[in-house]
Amino acid sequence: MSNAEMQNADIPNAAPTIIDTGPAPIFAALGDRTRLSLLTKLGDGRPRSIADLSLDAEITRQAVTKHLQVLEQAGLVTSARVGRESQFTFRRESLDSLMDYLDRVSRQWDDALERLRAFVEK
Amino acid sequence: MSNAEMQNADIPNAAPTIIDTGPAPIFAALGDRTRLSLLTKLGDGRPRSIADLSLDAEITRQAVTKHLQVLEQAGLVTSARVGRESQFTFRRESLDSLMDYLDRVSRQWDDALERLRAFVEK
DNA sequence: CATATCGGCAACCTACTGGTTGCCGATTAA
DNA sequence: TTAATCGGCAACCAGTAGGTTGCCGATATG
Repeated sequence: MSNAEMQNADIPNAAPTIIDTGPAPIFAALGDRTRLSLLTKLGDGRPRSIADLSLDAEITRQAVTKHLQVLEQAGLVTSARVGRESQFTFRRESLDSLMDYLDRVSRQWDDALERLRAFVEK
Repeated sequence: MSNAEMQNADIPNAAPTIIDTGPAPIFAALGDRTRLSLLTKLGDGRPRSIADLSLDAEITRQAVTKHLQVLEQAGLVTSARVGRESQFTFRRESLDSLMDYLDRVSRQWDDALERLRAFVEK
């Protein structure tokens, strides 16, 4: 018998590990140092223009713009045009849903391990 | 006076928004549906071989291997060679550090908003 | 032993990402 | 009105990411 078959023994799997892959884009948006650092600058809650955010960014304004678009599409920031500038604001709620997700995942993992333990001790 | 200058008024900024950009690679590793779904399969806590994980994966075993390497490098899974197969296991602790990070960020945001509010009411 | 399975290695392809430069219309400041 | 600033649009480029195929050594199975 192979190792794999041995592991597929009759361990109960009540709640069958359904984790939504939906949040991938949000994780992807956070998976870039430049974007994380942009979020950092927005972390004080005040809206910032693109030019402002580009000031000490060592990359071009256009690059910053692209990153902001990614962040906005992922729902991590919002933008509003005010006069000739576009002001970006951090969306706090987006983090909440992300934390919910991680909570769900780790809770599910705990449950699975608990079931596994119960099975072994039976 | 420009909008930007107007916003840069004397709002206190005590803890100056230092968010580490270090976790970017972990977010990046999570920022892919295929990898999230691999993690899902590992979510029951049992080690799985590459072949096993490739079974209903609709992509090649080699592709799965690459994804697993990404996940391992990000610290989300560990691997151990057992006989002729490589067994991968979900690392639960990695989620904890990620949740810590998100907690820090959102707490920092709350603090900043609190400071802002106090300033306005003064 | 012969055969099948597991998985590492390498080459290759395509598409996307992060970044650049150049231009130009709109808004604001002098 | 003239000049400066803000930022959108487009083209372009190099590098990486996701995926494939082919091969081959190592380990199990019969």
